[in-house]
Amino acid sequence: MAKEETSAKKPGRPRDPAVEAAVFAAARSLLGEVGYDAVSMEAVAAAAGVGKQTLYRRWPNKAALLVGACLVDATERVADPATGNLEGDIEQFLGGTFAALETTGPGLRFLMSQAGLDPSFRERFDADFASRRRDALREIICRHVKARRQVGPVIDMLYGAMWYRLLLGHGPLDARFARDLAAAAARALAA
Amino acid sequence: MAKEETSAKKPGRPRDPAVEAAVFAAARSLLGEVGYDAVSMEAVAAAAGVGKQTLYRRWPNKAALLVGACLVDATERVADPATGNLEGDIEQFLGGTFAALETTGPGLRFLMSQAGLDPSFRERFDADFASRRRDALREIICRHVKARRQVGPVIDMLYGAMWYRLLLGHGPLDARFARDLAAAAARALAA
DNA sequence: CCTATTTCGATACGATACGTCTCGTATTAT
DNA sequence: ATAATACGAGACGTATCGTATCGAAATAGG
Repeated sequence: MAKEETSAKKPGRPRDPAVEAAVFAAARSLLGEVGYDAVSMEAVAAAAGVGKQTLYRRWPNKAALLVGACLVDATERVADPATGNLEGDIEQFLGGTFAALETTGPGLRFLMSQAGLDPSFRERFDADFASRRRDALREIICRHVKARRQVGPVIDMLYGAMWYRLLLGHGPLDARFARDLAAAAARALAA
Repeated sequence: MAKEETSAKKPGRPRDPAVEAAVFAAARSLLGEVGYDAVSMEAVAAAAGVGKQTLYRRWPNKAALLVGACLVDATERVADPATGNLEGDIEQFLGGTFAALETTGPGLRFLMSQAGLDPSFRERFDADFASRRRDALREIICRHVKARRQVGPVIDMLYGAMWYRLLLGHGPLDARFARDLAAAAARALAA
Protein backbone atom coordinates (compact mmCIF):
# COMPACT_ATOMS: atom_id res chain seq x y z
CA MET A 1 0.00 0.00 0.00
CA ALA A 2 0.94 3.64 -0.28
CA LYS A 3 2.96 3.29 -3.41
CA GLU A 4 1.98 6.72 -4.68
CA GLU A 5 4.20 8.62 -2.28
CA THR A 6 6.79 9.43 -4.90
CA SER A 7 4.04 9.41 -7.53
CA ALA A 8 6.09 7.67 -10.25
CA LYS A 9 8.42 4.73 -10.29
CA LYS A 10 6.97 3.05 -13.32
CA PRO A 11 9.21 2.09 -16.20
CA GLY A 12 7.21 2.99 -19.26
CA ARG A 13 6.25 6.19 -20.98
CA PRO A 14 4.71 8.71 -18.54
CA ARG A 15 1.25 10.06 -19.00
CA ASP A 16 0.94 13.31 -20.87
CA PRO A 17 0.02 15.93 -18.22
CA ALA A 18 -1.84 18.03 -20.77
CA VAL A 19 -4.34 15.32 -21.59
CA GLU A 20 -6.54 15.68 -18.50
CA ALA A 21 -7.12 19.40 -18.85
CA ALA A 22 -7.87 19.10 -22.56
CA VAL A 23 -10.28 16.23 -21.98
CA PHE A 24 -12.09 18.00 -19.12
CA ALA A 25 -12.46 21.19 -21.14
CA ALA A 26 -13.79 19.32 -24.15
CA ALA A 27 -16.15 17.29 -21.97
CA ARG A 28 -17.61 20.32 -20.17
CA SER A 29 -18.05 22.15 -23.43
CA LEU A 30 -19.88 19.29 -25.09
CA LEU A 31 -21.93 18.64 -21.98
CA GLY A 32 -23.15 22.22 -21.89
CA GLU A 33 -24.03 22.14 -25.56
CA VAL A 34 -25.84 18.87 -26.14
CA GLY A 35 -26.43 17.16 -22.79
CA TYR A 36 -25.17 13.93 -21.31
CA ASP A 37 -26.81 11.44 -23.64
CA ALA A 38 -25.65 13.17 -26.79
CA VAL A 39 -22.05 13.43 -25.59
CA SER A 40 -20.23 10.48 -27.11
CA MET A 41 -16.84 9.35 -25.95
CA GLU A 42 -15.62 9.49 -29.52
CA ALA A 43 -16.67 13.13 -29.73
CA VAL A 44 -14.82 13.94 -26.49
CA ALA A 45 -11.73 12.15 -27.79
CA ALA A 46 -11.89 13.98 -31.11
CA ALA A 47 -12.48 17.40 -29.50
CA ALA A 48 -9.61 16.85 -27.08
CA GLY A 49 -7.34 15.45 -29.77
CA VAL A 50 -6.73 12.15 -28.03
CA GLY A 51 -7.50 8.52 -28.74
CA LYS A 52 -10.52 6.84 -27.25
CA GLN A 53 -8.40 4.30 -25.44
CA THR A 54 -6.66 7.13 -23.62
CA LEU A 55 -10.01 8.08 -22.11
CA TYR A 56 -10.76 4.54 -20.93
CA ARG A 57 -7.23 4.20 -19.63
CA ARG A 58 -7.86 7.08 -17.20
CA TRP A 59 -11.60 6.93 -16.45
CA PRO A 60 -13.65 3.76 -16.08
CA ASN A 61 -16.66 5.03 -18.02
CA LYS A 62 -18.40 8.03 -19.48
CA ALA A 63 -20.16 9.04 -16.28
CA ALA A 64 -16.94 9.10 -14.26
CA LEU A 65 -15.21 11.22 -16.86
CA LEU A 66 -17.97 13.83 -16.93
CA VAL A 67 -18.38 13.89 -13.16
CA GLY A 68 -14.65 14.54 -12.83
CA ALA A 69 -14.80 17.26 -15.43
CA CYS A 70 -17.63 19.05 -13.61
CA LEU A 71 -16.32 18.55 -10.09
CA VAL A 72 -13.08 20.40 -10.70
CA ASP A 73 -14.78 23.77 -10.94
CA ALA A 74 -17.87 23.07 -8.86
CA THR A 75 -16.34 24.86 -5.88
CA GLU A 76 -17.94 28.18 -6.67
CA ARG A 77 -17.52 31.08 -4.31
CA VAL A 78 -20.41 33.32 -3.37
CA ALA A 79 -19.63 36.52 -1.49
CA ASP A 80 -21.03 36.95 1.99
CA PRO A 81 -23.94 39.41 1.89
CA ALA A 82 -24.28 42.25 4.37
CA THR A 83 -27.32 44.35 3.66
CA GLY A 84 -28.42 44.41 7.29
CA ASN A 85 -31.83 42.84 6.92
CA LEU A 86 -33.06 39.31 6.31
CA GLU A 87 -34.73 39.78 2.94
CA GLY A 88 -31.85 41.76 1.51
CA ASP A 89 -29.25 39.23 2.62
CA ILE A 90 -31.18 36.34 1.13
CA GLU A 91 -31.72 38.20 -2.13
CA GLN A 92 -28.05 39.06 -2.43
CA PHE A 93 -26.91 35.52 -1.61
CA LEU A 94 -29.30 33.97 -4.12
CA GLY A 95 -28.48 36.59 -6.74
CA GLY A 96 -24.79 35.79 -6.45
CA THR A 97 -25.50 32.08 -6.61
CA PHE A 98 -27.65 32.45 -9.71
CA ALA A 99 -25.01 34.60 -11.41
CA ALA A 100 -22.40 31.89 -10.87
CA LEU A 101 -24.75 29.42 -12.56
CA GLU A 102 -24.23 31.26 -15.85
CA THR A 103 -21.03 29.30 -16.26
CA THR A 104 -21.33 26.39 -13.85
CA GLY A 105 -25.05 25.70 -14.42
CA PRO A 106 -24.78 22.90 -16.99
CA GLY A 107 -22.11 21.10 -14.98
CA LEU A 108 -24.03 21.35 -11.72
CA ARG A 109 -27.21 20.21 -13.40
CA PHE A 110 -25.37 17.13 -14.60
CA LEU A 111 -23.94 16.46 -11.15
CA MET A 112 -27.38 16.67 -9.52
CA SER A 113 -28.77 14.33 -12.15
CA GLN A 114 -25.97 11.92 -11.45
CA ALA A 115 -26.76 12.17 -7.74
CA GLY A 116 -30.32 11.10 -8.52
CA LEU A 117 -29.06 8.06 -10.40
CA ASP A 118 -26.19 6.88 -8.23
CA PRO A 119 -26.81 6.48 -4.48
CA SER A 120 -23.14 6.40 -3.55
CA PHE A 121 -22.43 9.57 -5.50
CA ARG A 122 -25.55 11.14 -4.00
CA GLU A 123 -24.05 10.76 -0.55
CA ARG A 124 -20.76 12.33 -1.55
CA PHE A 125 -22.39 15.14 -3.49
CA ASP A 126 -24.67 16.07 -0.61
CA ALA A 127 -21.94 15.87 2.04
CA ASP A 128 -19.22 17.65 0.04
CA PHE A 129 -21.30 20.22 -1.81
CA ALA A 130 -25.04 20.60 -1.29
CA SER A 131 -25.07 20.43 2.51
CA ARG A 132 -22.30 23.02 2.68
CA ARG A 133 -24.32 25.41 0.56
CA ARG A 134 -27.32 24.87 2.82
CA ASP A 135 -25.15 25.58 5.84
CA ALA A 136 -23.91 28.80 4.31
CA LEU A 137 -27.47 29.96 3.69
CA ARG A 138 -28.54 28.81 7.13
CA GLU A 139 -25.87 30.88 8.79
CA ILE A 140 -27.01 33.98 6.92
CA ILE A 141 -30.64 33.43 7.84
CA CYS A 142 -29.90 32.70 11.49
CA ARG A 143 -28.24 36.09 11.87
CA HIS A 144 -31.70 37.61 11.69
CA VAL A 145 -34.08 34.87 12.78
CA LYS A 146 -34.29 33.64 16.35
CA ALA A 147 -36.87 30.89 15.93
CA ARG A 148 -34.85 28.18 14.24
CA ARG A 149 -37.75 25.83 13.93
CA GLN A 150 -38.85 26.87 10.44
CA VAL A 151 -35.41 27.59 9.02
CA GLY A 152 -34.72 24.11 7.71
CA PRO A 153 -37.81 23.79 5.50
CA VAL A 154 -37.33 27.32 4.16
CA ILE A 155 -33.76 26.50 3.14
CA ASP A 156 -35.03 23.44 1.29
CA MET A 157 -37.63 25.64 -0.38
CA LEU A 158 -35.06 28.20 -1.53
CA TYR A 159 -32.41 25.80 -2.80
CA GLY A 160 -35.16 23.48 -4.01
CA ALA A 161 -36.64 26.23 -6.16
CA MET A 162 -33.21 26.92 -7.64
CA TRP A 163 -32.50 23.28 -8.51
CA TYR A 164 -36.05 22.79 -9.74
CA ARG A 165 -35.64 25.55 -12.32
CA LEU A 166 -32.07 24.51 -13.12
CA LEU A 167 -33.15 20.95 -13.84
CA LEU A 168 -36.36 21.68 -15.76
CA GLY A 169 -35.61 25.06 -17.28
CA HIS A 170 -39.25 26.19 -17.14
CA GLY A 171 -38.32 29.56 -15.68
CA PRO A 172 -35.28 31.86 -15.53
CA LEU A 173 -32.77 31.98 -12.70
CA ASP A 174 -32.41 35.75 -12.72
CA ALA A 175 -32.37 38.69 -10.32
CA ARG A 176 -36.14 38.93 -10.25
CA PHE A 177 -36.48 35.29 -9.19
CA ALA A 178 -33.93 35.90 -6.44
CA ARG A 179 -35.98 38.89 -5.26
CA ASP A 180 -39.27 36.96 -5.33
CA LEU A 181 -37.79 34.04 -3.41
CA ALA A 182 -36.23 36.33 -0.83
CA ALA A 183 -39.51 38.16 -0.31
CA ALA A 184 -41.46 34.92 0.10
CA ALA A 185 -38.86 33.48 2.48
CA ALA A 186 -38.79 36.62 4.59
CA ARG A 187 -42.57 36.54 4.98
CA ALA A 188 -42.50 32.83 5.79
CA LEU A 189 -39.88 33.43 8.50
CA ALA A 190 -41.57 36.46 10.03
CA ALA A 191 -42.50 36.03 13.68
CA MET B 1 -60.39 18.52 -36.47
CA ALA B 2 -62.45 17.13 -33.61
CA LYS B 3 -62.79 13.65 -34.96
CA GLU B 4 -62.62 12.05 -31.54
CA GLU B 5 -66.15 13.06 -30.57
CA THR B 6 -67.58 9.62 -31.11
CA SER B 7 -64.17 8.16 -30.30
CA ALA B 8 -64.26 5.40 -32.96
CA LYS B 9 -65.48 5.16 -36.52
CA LYS B 10 -62.42 3.49 -37.94
CA PRO B 11 -62.81 0.34 -39.96
CA GLY B 12 -60.18 -2.00 -38.65
CA ARG B 13 -59.67 -3.93 -35.48
CA PRO B 14 -60.01 -1.71 -32.39
CA ARG B 15 -57.23 -1.27 -29.93
CA ASP B 16 -57.18 -3.63 -27.00
CA PRO B 17 -58.22 -1.51 -23.99
CA ALA B 18 -56.22 -3.71 -21.61
CA VAL B 19 -52.91 -2.99 -23.33
CA GLU B 20 -52.35 0.51 -21.91
CA ALA B 21 -52.83 -0.46 -18.28
CA ALA B 22 -50.61 -3.51 -18.62
CA VAL B 23 -47.88 -1.50 -20.36
CA PHE B 24 -48.00 1.34 -17.82
CA ALA B 25 -47.83 -1.07 -14.91
CA ALA B 26 -44.89 -2.92 -16.41
CA ALA B 27 -43.13 0.34 -17.25
CA ARG B 28 -43.53 1.82 -13.75
CA SER B 29 -42.35 -1.39 -12.17
CA LEU B 30 -39.25 -1.63 -14.31
CA LEU B 31 -38.53 2.08 -13.93
CA GLY B 32 -38.55 1.85 -10.15
CA GLU B 33 -36.36 -1.23 -10.20
CA VAL B 34 -33.59 -0.59 -12.66
CA GLY B 35 -33.77 3.07 -13.71
CA TYR B 36 -34.45 4.90 -16.93
CA ASP B 37 -31.45 3.81 -18.97
CA ALA B 38 -31.75 0.17 -18.02
CA VAL B 39 -35.43 0.00 -18.96
CA SER B 40 -35.50 -1.44 -22.47
CA MET B 41 -38.55 -1.31 -24.67
CA GLU B 42 -38.18 -5.01 -25.28
CA ALA B 43 -38.31 -5.66 -21.54
CA VAL B 44 -41.44 -3.53 -21.20
CA ALA B 45 -43.06 -5.39 -24.07
CA ALA B 46 -42.14 -8.74 -22.61
CA ALA B 47 -43.31 -7.84 -19.09
CA ALA B 48 -46.61 -6.49 -20.44
CA GLY B 49 -47.06 -9.44 -22.79
CA VAL B 50 -47.31 -7.31 -25.92
CA GLY B 51 -45.29 -6.91 -29.09
CA LYS B 52 -42.73 -4.16 -29.45
CA GLN B 53 -44.55 -2.66 -32.40
CA THR B 54 -47.63 -2.22 -30.21
CA LEU B 55 -45.61 0.09 -28.00
CA TYR B 56 -44.36 2.19 -30.89
CA ARG B 57 -47.86 2.28 -32.37
CA ARG B 58 -49.14 4.08 -29.27
CA TRP B 59 -46.14 6.06 -27.99
CA PRO B 60 -43.55 7.76 -30.17
CA ASN B 61 -40.56 6.70 -28.06
CA LYS B 62 -39.39 5.38 -24.74
CA ALA B 63 -39.48 8.77 -23.02
CA ALA B 64 -43.12 9.41 -23.87
CA LEU B 65 -44.14 5.97 -22.67
CA LEU B 66 -42.47 6.33 -19.27
CA VAL B 67 -43.69 9.88 -18.71
CA GLY B 68 -47.22 8.83 -19.56
CA ALA B 69 -47.04 5.90 -17.18
CA CYS B 70 -45.99 8.12 -14.28
CA LEU B 71 -48.39 10.95 -15.10
CA VAL B 72 -51.42 8.67 -15.06
CA ASP B 73 -50.32 7.27 -11.73
CA ALA B 74 -49.76 10.70 -10.19
CA THR B 75 -53.08 12.16 -11.31
CA GLU B 76 -55.00 9.12 -10.15
CA ARG B 77 -53.51 8.91 -6.69
CA VAL B 78 -53.53 12.51 -5.47
CA ALA B 79 -57.04 13.52 -4.46
CA ASP B 80 -58.35 17.05 -4.67
CA PRO B 81 -58.18 18.59 -1.18
CA ALA B 82 -61.08 20.46 0.39
CA THR B 83 -60.27 21.63 3.87
CA GLY B 84 -61.62 25.11 3.30
CA ASN B 85 -58.50 27.11 4.02
CA LEU B 86 -55.26 27.72 2.13
CA GLU B 87 -52.80 26.11 4.52
CA GLY B 88 -54.92 23.02 5.00
CA ASP B 89 -55.43 22.49 1.28
CA ILE B 90 -51.72 22.81 0.56
CA GLU B 91 -50.84 20.46 3.40
CA GLN B 92 -53.33 17.87 2.20
CA PHE B 93 -52.21 18.10 -1.42
CA LEU B 94 -48.54 17.79 -0.49
CA GLY B 95 -49.27 15.03 1.97
CA GLY B 96 -51.06 13.01 -0.67
CA THR B 97 -48.26 13.65 -3.13
CA PHE B 98 -45.61 12.56 -0.63
CA ALA B 99 -47.59 9.44 0.25
CA ALA B 100 -47.72 8.45 -3.41
CA LEU B 101 -43.94 8.85 -3.55
CA GLU B 102 -43.61 5.85 -1.27
CA THR B 103 -44.12 3.70 -4.33
CA THR B 104 -43.50 6.04 -7.27
CA GLY B 105 -40.59 7.95 -5.77
CA PRO B 106 -37.74 5.91 -7.27
CA GLY B 107 -39.26 6.02 -10.74
CA LEU B 108 -39.88 9.74 -10.61
CA ARG B 109 -36.37 10.36 -9.34
CA PHE B 110 -35.04 8.52 -12.39
CA LEU B 111 -37.23 10.61 -14.67
CA MET B 112 -36.12 13.91 -13.16
CA SER B 113 -32.49 12.81 -13.38
CA GLN B 114 -33.01 11.95 -17.01
CA ALA B 115 -34.57 15.38 -17.55
CA GLY B 116 -31.39 16.96 -16.26
CA LEU B 117 -29.30 14.88 -18.63
CA ASP B 118 -31.30 15.05 -21.84
CA PRO B 119 -32.56 18.44 -23.09
CA SER B 120 -35.18 16.95 -25.40
CA PHE B 121 -36.54 14.72 -22.66
CA ARG B 122 -36.50 17.69 -20.29
CA GLU B 123 -38.97 19.51 -22.53
CA ARG B 124 -41.31 16.57 -22.71
CA PHE B 125 -41.09 15.80 -19.00
CA ASP B 126 -41.89 19.38 -18.05
CA ALA B 127 -44.70 19.81 -20.56
CA ASP B 128 -46.36 16.45 -19.99
CA PHE B 129 -45.74 15.95 -16.27
CA ALA B 130 -44.16 18.64 -14.11
CA SER B 131 -46.07 21.62 -15.50
CA ARG B 132 -49.36 19.77 -15.07
CA ARG B 133 -48.56 19.07 -11.45
CA ARG B 134 -47.72 22.75 -10.96
CA ASP B 135 -51.02 23.69 -12.57
CA ALA B 136 -52.90 21.38 -10.23
CA LEU B 137 -51.26 23.02 -7.22
CA ARG B 138 -51.75 26.49 -8.69
CA GLU B 139 -55.47 25.93 -9.05
CA ILE B 140 -55.74 24.89 -5.43
CA ILE B 141 -53.80 27.92 -4.22
CA CYS B 142 -55.72 30.34 -6.42
CA ARG B 143 -58.99 29.30 -4.80
CA HIS B 144 -57.87 31.17 -1.71
CA VAL B 145 -55.36 33.74 -2.93
CA LYS B 146 -56.37 36.72 -5.01
CA ALA B 147 -52.96 38.24 -5.62
CA ARG B 148 -51.56 35.97 -8.28
CA ARG B 149 -48.23 37.70 -8.43
CA GLN B 150 -46.36 35.64 -5.85
CA VAL B 151 -48.04 32.33 -6.60
CA GLY B 152 -45.57 31.22 -9.26
CA PRO B 153 -42.42 31.44 -7.13
CA VAL B 154 -44.17 29.80 -4.19
CA ILE B 155 -45.17 26.85 -6.38
CA ASP B 156 -41.55 26.49 -7.46
CA MET B 157 -40.52 26.59 -3.80
CA LEU B 158 -42.98 23.88 -2.80
CA TYR B 159 -42.34 21.47 -5.65
CA GLY B 160 -38.68 22.43 -5.59
CA ALA B 161 -38.38 21.43 -1.95
CA MET B 162 -40.01 18.10 -2.73
CA TRP B 163 -37.71 17.29 -5.66
CA TYR B 164 -34.67 18.57 -3.75
CA ARG B 165 -35.25 16.06 -0.98
CA LEU B 166 -36.27 13.32 -3.39
CA LEU B 167 -33.05 13.70 -5.36
CA LEU B 168 -30.61 14.16 -2.47
CA GLY B 169 -32.34 12.23 0.29
CA HIS B 170 -31.01 14.51 3.03
CA GLY B 171 -34.43 14.77 4.70
CA PRO B 172 -37.68 12.81 4.81
CA LEU B 173 -40.73 13.45 2.66
CA ASP B 174 -43.27 12.86 5.41
CA ALA B 175 -46.41 14.44 6.87
CA ARG B 176 -44.41 16.81 9.02
CA PHE B 177 -42.52 18.18 6.04
CA ALA B 178 -45.82 18.68 4.23
CA ARG B 179 -47.13 20.60 7.24
CA ASP B 180 -44.01 22.76 7.52
CA LEU B 181 -44.05 23.59 3.83
CA ALA B 182 -47.76 24.41 3.90
CA ALA B 183 -47.29 26.69 6.88
CA ALA B 184 -44.38 28.52 5.27
CA ALA B 185 -46.24 28.88 1.98
CA ALA B 186 -49.36 30.18 3.67
CA ARG B 187 -47.35 32.85 5.49
CA ALA B 188 -45.52 33.77 2.29
CA LEU B 189 -48.81 34.18 0.45
CA ALA B 190 -50.56 36.15 3.18
CA ALA B 191 -51.61 39.62 2.12
C1' DC C 1 23.33 1.54 -26.20
C1' DC C 2 19.59 -1.91 -25.58
C1' DT C 3 15.55 -3.86 -23.73
C1' DA C 4 11.34 -3.94 -21.10
C1' DT C 5 7.42 -1.35 -19.99
C1' DT C 6 4.01 2.00 -20.43
C1' DT C 7 1.40 5.71 -22.98
C1' DC C 8 0.19 7.60 -27.17
C1' DG C 9 -3.38 8.04 -31.35
C1' DA C 10 -6.00 5.19 -34.29
C1' DT C 11 -9.24 1.78 -35.28
C1' DA C 12 -11.43 -2.85 -35.54
C1' DC C 13 -14.59 -5.40 -32.80
C1' DG C 14 -18.54 -7.41 -29.84
C1' DA C 15 -22.49 -6.25 -27.20
C1' DT C 16 -26.58 -3.79 -26.47
C1' DA C 17 -30.70 -1.03 -27.38
C1' DC C 18 -33.46 2.18 -30.01
C1' DG C 19 -36.74 2.62 -33.57
C1' DT C 20 -38.37 0.75 -38.31
C1' DC C 21 -40.10 -2.69 -41.09
C1' DT C 22 -42.28 -7.03 -42.37
C1' DC C 23 -45.06 -11.19 -41.62
C1' DG C 24 -49.02 -13.96 -40.64
C1' DT C 25 -53.15 -13.70 -37.76
C1' DA C 26 -57.24 -11.70 -35.53
C1' DT C 27 -60.99 -8.47 -35.28
C1' DT C 28 -64.05 -4.90 -36.78
C1' DA C 29 -67.02 -1.87 -40.20
C1' DT C 30 -69.13 -1.59 -44.59
C1' DA D 1 -66.75 -10.89 -48.56
C1' DT D 2 -63.48 -7.18 -48.49
C1' DA D 3 -60.84 -3.51 -46.76
C1' DA D 4 -58.63 -1.69 -42.93
C1' DT D 5 -56.55 -1.81 -38.60
C1' DA D 6 -54.43 -3.97 -34.29
C1' DC D 7 -52.14 -7.81 -32.58
C1' DG D 8 -47.60 -10.74 -31.18
C1' DA D 9 -43.28 -11.94 -32.98
C1' DG D 10 -39.04 -10.94 -34.67
C1' DA D 11 -35.53 -9.46 -38.34
C1' DC D 12 -33.06 -5.38 -39.52
C1' DG D 13 -30.14 -0.89 -39.75
C1' DT D 14 -27.96 2.57 -36.91
C1' DA D 15 -25.61 4.28 -33.06
C1' DT D 16 -22.88 4.12 -28.92
C1' DC D 17 -20.50 1.99 -25.15
C1' DG D 18 -16.51 -0.24 -23.70
C1' DT D 19 -12.69 -3.74 -25.07
C1' DA D 20 -8.88 -5.38 -27.81
C1' DT D 21 -5.15 -4.69 -30.86
C1' DC D 22 -1.63 -2.17 -33.58
C1' DG D 23 2.63 0.47 -34.56
C1' DA D 24 5.11 4.49 -32.81
C1' DA D 25 7.02 7.20 -29.04
C1' DA D 26 8.93 7.93 -24.50
C1' DT D 27 11.12 6.53 -20.21
C1' DA D 28 13.84 3.58 -16.64
C1' DG D 29 17.26 0.30 -15.73
C1' DG D 30 21.22 -2.35 -17.05
